Amino acid sequence: MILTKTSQYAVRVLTYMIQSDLRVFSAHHLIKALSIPDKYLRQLLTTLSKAGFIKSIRGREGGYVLARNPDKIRLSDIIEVIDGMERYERCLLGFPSCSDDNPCSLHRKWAPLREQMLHFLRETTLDEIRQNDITKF
Amino acid sequence: MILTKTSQYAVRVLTYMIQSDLRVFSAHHLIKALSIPDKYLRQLLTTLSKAGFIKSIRGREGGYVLARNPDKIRLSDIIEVIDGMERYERCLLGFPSCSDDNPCSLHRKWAPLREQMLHFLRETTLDEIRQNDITKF
DNA sequence: TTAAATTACTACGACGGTATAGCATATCAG
DNA sequence: CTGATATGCTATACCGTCGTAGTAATTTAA
Ligand code: FES
Ligand code: FES
Repeated sequence: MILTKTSQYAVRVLTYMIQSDLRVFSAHHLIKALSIPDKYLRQLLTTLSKAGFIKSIRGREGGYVLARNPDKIRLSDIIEVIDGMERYERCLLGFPSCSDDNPCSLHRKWAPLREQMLHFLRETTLDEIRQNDITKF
Repeated sequence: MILTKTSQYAVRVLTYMIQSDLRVFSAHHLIKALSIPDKYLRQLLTTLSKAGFIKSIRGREGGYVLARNPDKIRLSDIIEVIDGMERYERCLLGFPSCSDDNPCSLHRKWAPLREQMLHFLRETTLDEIRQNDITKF
């Protein structure tokens, strides 16, 4: 898997919230809507809340609301919080350094491709995703 | 990490063998040359041997020799044996199916990029790597 | 006021990738 | 032959990701 399951869940939750007309989402609602394991998603929601992507409202009639402007949230922002982006930036063969000056045998062909991938992760925003009008969550 | 450590080790071992003038490599030699954990590399060499990339010669003066024509070994062949390629072919968000007809919200932007990445893994051969003349292992 | 609805915290278990250790097996130089 | 030099096999431990479970804390509708 390119992304960990947790990152996949995180992206799915946020894209779901962003494209819905609702404002407040309970954990229960999200679990049902997205078919993500109950307790696992609850933990993740707390993480996303602490990271500032969503805001939690405790108590009866509580839930979660989006906290940041959707066009400001990039895929890489989400991944950074969950897994860290570092793993996607390193040498493909695992060497400690990676640069044009000290390349491994795959660097020449791989580095440009990796740049495209990183560009995709860093420049794709949730707002852009919403415009796809896709309802698969 | 895009590749697992085991796959990284496998590629490094084979690229090392292919660019050297030696014919037979003992596990001991490879462990020293590549700084890969002793027992772990030994296991991996057995795996690579069973998979047909190298041939093992047991007993005194034994070791491993390349078994297949270098220009026939692709990165994806190696990865397939170690981890399986499936993880690189699936939906980025983890949905069971992935196609233009049933896309997730990231499919449109991601799919073409993934194709490039798969093309890189499937079309890059060890022989091509050797021509880079890079001695970082 | 109280009970229901809701999020927060923490500990535990399952699983796969990574790494280590010991013993068994094979071959050949001498 | 025999000892030294190799590879082969299997069990175990560690760690991070994934998933489950129970309990505490918070808020508000009724
Ligand atoms: S040095 Fe290996 S990918 Fe850059
Ligand atoms: S459906 Fe998700 S990447 Fe193709």
